Amino acid sequence: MKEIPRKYQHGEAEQRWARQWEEWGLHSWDPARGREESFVVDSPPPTVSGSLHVGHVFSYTHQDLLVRYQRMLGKNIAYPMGWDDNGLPTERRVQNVFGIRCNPHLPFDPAWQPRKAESKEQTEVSRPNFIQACKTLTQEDEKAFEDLWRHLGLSVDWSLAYTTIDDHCRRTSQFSFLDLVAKGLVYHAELPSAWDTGFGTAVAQAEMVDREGEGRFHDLRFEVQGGGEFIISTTRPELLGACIAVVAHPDDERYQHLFGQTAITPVFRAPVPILPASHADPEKGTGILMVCTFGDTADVEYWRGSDLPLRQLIGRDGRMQPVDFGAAPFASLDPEAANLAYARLTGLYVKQARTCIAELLREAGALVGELRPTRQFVKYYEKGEHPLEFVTTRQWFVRLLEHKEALLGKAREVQWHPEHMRTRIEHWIEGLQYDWCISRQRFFGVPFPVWYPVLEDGAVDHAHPIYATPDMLPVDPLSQAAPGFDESQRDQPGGFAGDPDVMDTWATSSLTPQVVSGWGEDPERHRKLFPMDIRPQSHEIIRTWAFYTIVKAWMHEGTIPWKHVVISGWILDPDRKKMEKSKGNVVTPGHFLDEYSADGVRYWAARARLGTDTVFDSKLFDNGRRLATKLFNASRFVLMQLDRDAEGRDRWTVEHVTEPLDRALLARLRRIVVEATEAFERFEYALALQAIEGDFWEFCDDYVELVKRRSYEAEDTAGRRSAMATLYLALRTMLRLFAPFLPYITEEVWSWRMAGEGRDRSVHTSSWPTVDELASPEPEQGEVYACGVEVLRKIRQAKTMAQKKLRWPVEGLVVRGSAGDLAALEPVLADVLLAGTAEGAKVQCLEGAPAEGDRFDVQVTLAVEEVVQA
RNA sequence: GGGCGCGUAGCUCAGUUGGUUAGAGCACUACGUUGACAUCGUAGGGGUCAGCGGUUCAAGUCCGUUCGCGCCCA
Repeated sequence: MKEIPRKYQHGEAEQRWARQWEEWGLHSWDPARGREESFVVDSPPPTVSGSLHVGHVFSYTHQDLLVRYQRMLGKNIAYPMGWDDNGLPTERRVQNVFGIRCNPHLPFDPAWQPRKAESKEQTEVSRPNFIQACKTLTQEDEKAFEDLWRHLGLSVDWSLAYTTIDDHCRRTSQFSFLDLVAKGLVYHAELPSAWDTGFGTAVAQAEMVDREGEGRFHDLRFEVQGGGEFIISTTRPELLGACIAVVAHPDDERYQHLFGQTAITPVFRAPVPILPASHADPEKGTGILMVCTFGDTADVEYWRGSDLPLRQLIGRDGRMQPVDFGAAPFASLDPEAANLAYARLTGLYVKQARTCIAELLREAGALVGELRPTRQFVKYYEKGEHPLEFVTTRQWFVRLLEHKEALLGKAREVQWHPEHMRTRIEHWIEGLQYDWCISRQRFFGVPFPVWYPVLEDGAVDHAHPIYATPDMLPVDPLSQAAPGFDESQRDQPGGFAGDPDVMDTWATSSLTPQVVSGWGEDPERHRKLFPMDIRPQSHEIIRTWAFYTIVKAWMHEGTIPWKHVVISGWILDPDRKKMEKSKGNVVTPGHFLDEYSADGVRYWAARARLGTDTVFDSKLFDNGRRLATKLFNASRFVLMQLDRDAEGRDRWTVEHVTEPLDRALLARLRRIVVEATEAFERFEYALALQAIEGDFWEFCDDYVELVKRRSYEAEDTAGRRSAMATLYLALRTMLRLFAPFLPYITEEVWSWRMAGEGRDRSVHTSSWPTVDELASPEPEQGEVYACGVEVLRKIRQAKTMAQKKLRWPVEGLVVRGSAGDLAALEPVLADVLLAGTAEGAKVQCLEGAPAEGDRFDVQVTLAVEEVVQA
């Protein structure tokens, strides 16, 4: 029999158990078992190049709580972990750490090795070398995350781990793309797309954010052909050359007479139609505005629904590109003057061009009055520094707009916890304005499995893409030849060219369930893992991760990807701001685990209700650590008493629970089991914890104190056996209730005396407590527990008020209460007197009415003359 | 501007379909080392449940409205 240690050293114990669980394979998913016995988690792959902070610990603990509960129900758990390596964050970090920049035109250098940069200078490396550096760095980052997850006690099956850039994920993502091509759900086209000029890539609607900034209204004088003029207020005068129309609200009386006429733009002298448009706000500026290609999303929308020409001024690098006025589509009544003016703008960045055009307008006498400052919201790429421009480029799109209704239906089929989070996705889907742009002009990502023929004149024939076949996947069209060609024909007339772009991160991340389930590769495994049970995630990525995953599951198989989405809140700093690297307010978690124990940190995370943000407070870690210590000590007491019982554990069963007080405790335990179970079934782990914890402290303060003396008895009486059995059952129940929250301390205690064969080897595979195993008749005397506790507390109170220690003997006790309460007190009175060191006291029980809210008035006469009324 | 959520003790938060005297932890105060526990225990003080109005026998809870905060979308 293991010796019960005197002190709990969490550092040593947590390391030991983490190793032991790994050795036992406790968290392994068993592919042989059926779908109905499984519980499958679609866990979020963290961006490994991001900074690890306590917010991660917070949300990942939440999923583990649910997983551990389900495991104790006997479910076959599939709990994978992925690492998100894709995309810009990684590229940016690699550039900084190694001081390199990707130049796709350089050849691969096999001798090159990534080395940590010492200066800020960047050297250029080839695309394969750049990707090599990305892999080196992400592996390091993944290690840091995995070490933390293991210490935190996440019960992940590490054999199911994946990285979003590995062969399997690339294959799955490309397979998904080809499936969408086959179903006609994806297209590529030259369309105006939101473009980040800093990064030189397209971005999707979900990645755009509004930022408030300073703008300045410029009042521009436009002529009307055949006489007349009007003023347009704009904050983007540099787009004047891209003006294709002038619009006002159809009901705006001021401009009725102009509709159908032609306006002449200042400086460039371009004739443009004056048209009614409902998006023009009569309240804003002068109520009449320019439509340019493209100033904002309204322009894009209006242009799409019209036959107006496309006049692209801003290039991919954010500079004004050369154009020729007088030649289509850049009409002008005075091409010479227009070109002369535009020559001063060519090559300037947008902001410089704005200043320059103001001068040109001023010179032309078309700028009215002074510039007027204004606050305005401008769209940015969430990771970008420059305002987004709409640039016409060739991109791949997934069709969303024509499927809004179907997607809404699927979003509603999923159950959201908390429920109100569902409205977030409903609003997002209803408000969609664009199809999903899935191509990015980056290097480290999943390539499109596509090539294009190169015509005899050297032009790339985008109209006839050559798609990879599924057996080729994963494929890199930039290093592998298109089917039917060989490498020597790359970029040659009559040959082929690979698609140079990579997929958006979400194109891969939207497939995490399919990546884990082996979709398209292993149908049987897929059936056992898909759709999954839960998707735990935080609320800010509902419109991205949750949404795109729902899109893919519907498009590929017409189903939902999971039954439940369980939302975690954020960690806020003391100013109630979200903890984020860019805000510089992140707190790293590692030392908290060492200082307060993983159990302590998990306790902190577990206290937060679903979807609710939590202010960071390291004091709460200490609450968890103290709870673990208390559990350790209480267990020590119970097990030390049990060790004195020579007969052993076959006597510690419900049949031996005969005392009314003990039966009342079992009744309490049954209630708590029901409450905790119901909470867990609703994914409300925080409410379960609250109920369990509250009951546990009362168990220690009251019940243990009440039966202590009875359990000390030297003789083997029925009363002692009843106490022993109850203590054993209570501890066995408490340990299992706490196990999802405090996996280490509960396993430690379990291992002393409770561990057995099979599932009982570990508390984490033992069965979740049920009311059946605690079945015992309720005491017929009534509220014996509450009555006993109240008198005991009043005895303690009397001693405290008299400033005596708790062992101070009591000489006399007068208890006044109703006949019913006195009857309920009677069977526990002996325990109460022992616990109150009042065994020799003269006791009087009187019928009468106690103070309101109380069951009893208790008059305590302490030894030596003191009488205290409580 | 539209939507969602929040406002309860000095701090962080619970509070079920309306139902005893609104709870917990931290912090604070006093006492106490008893054979699980001083990394502790026992007890105590502390609240106009954001404001106003309504429904009801009864409102922290339901309805309306105002104020403040956060998030999402324009």
